[in-house]
Amino acid sequence: MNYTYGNKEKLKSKKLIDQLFTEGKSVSAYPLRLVYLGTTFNEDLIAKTGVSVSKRNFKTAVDRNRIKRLLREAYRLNKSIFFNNLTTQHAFMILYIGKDKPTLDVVETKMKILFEKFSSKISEK
RNA sequence: GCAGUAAAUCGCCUUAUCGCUGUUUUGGUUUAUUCAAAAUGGAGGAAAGUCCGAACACCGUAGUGCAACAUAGUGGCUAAUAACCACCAGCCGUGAGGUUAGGAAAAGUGCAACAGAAAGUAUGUACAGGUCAUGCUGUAGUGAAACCAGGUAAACUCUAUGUGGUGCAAUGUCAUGUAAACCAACGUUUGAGGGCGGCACGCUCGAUUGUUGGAGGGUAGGCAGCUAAAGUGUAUUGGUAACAAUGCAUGUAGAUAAAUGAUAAGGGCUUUUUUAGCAAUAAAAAAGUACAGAAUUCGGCUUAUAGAUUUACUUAAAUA
Repeated sequence: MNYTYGNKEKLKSKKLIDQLFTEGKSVSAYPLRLVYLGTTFNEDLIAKTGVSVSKRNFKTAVDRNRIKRLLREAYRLNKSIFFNNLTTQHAFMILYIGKDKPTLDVVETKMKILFEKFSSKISEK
């Protein structure tokens, strides 16, 4: 299975991010929130994903970096499960909206719940 | 020894699994590019605050005066500074040392607790003297000071010196687009209007123009800038020192919604408790292991910081 999370899979385009936040929909499983948008891009990928932590809740850069790394790690290890049924291209942004520093265990379980919610919402349509 | 002063240094380590990113090489596909493999590099003493000073870049006629701001003992050092070093002076400490907002009070203005009638365009009381008359004069009393001066410039002020502005989201370039494009209105050669972002003088552009509005396009994509740095380490020489010169060695992050990690196991270190022991110490358990993340680059300053180490020095009182 593929556990990589390379440069191409990261959401980097400022335009796309702006579009994501203005037009995208969201689901949440506290302390996580997922903003998603069906879109298309040139590369042969299912998803482009970014992570973000509010500066308001975590003042020092060290804490924010730590949480973002945990989010990326959880995404990297579990993404193959998430996208089994997904066929169209999507852009994702995972936000951490909690106020306490998490552990990897918590982040992983919450992220699984989060993507289950997401896929059920997608399949409703 | 305890206690204290100053300076300097370090600021977790190892292994395994799975990952991120720069560079180089090889291979495949190729205009570019992209993919795979291998090798190798990948956060700090403060990377932080952005408080000073520079490099570098652009704007600019950056010239004079005013304003504004900054600095303020003497000498030195430096690319430069308000930093740094040495010395003098004041103050604090028993001392090692620390600290200073250390130019000017007869240019002017302001300010001053308590006491006191009054601290200044003042004059009460008592006594004495004097006058045509009057706080006109003296003494007593309050106070550091009673009209004569003095203090205060982390009060205005004055003096001397210095300062053009904006900051790598600078700036250049490639791609896209293409445009000094188009439409309308207004203005003007005894010159409309604009630029020099504090003000004035002054300078300067000015019909292939200026302003306003419309419509339309663009709006942080790539590359360069970007990391060889007034670099780092070390030795010698000169200097009280900051620092300088010379020799030798070394080549050390470049991300951009922003890499430098995640998890597990083990080991250090510190503290506490328990057990054994006269003690040094040993064993076990638990807890802790800080502050904090490069963003153009340097030199300082300031602030945060668990814990550890080294060197030099001090000792009034109290204990041994």
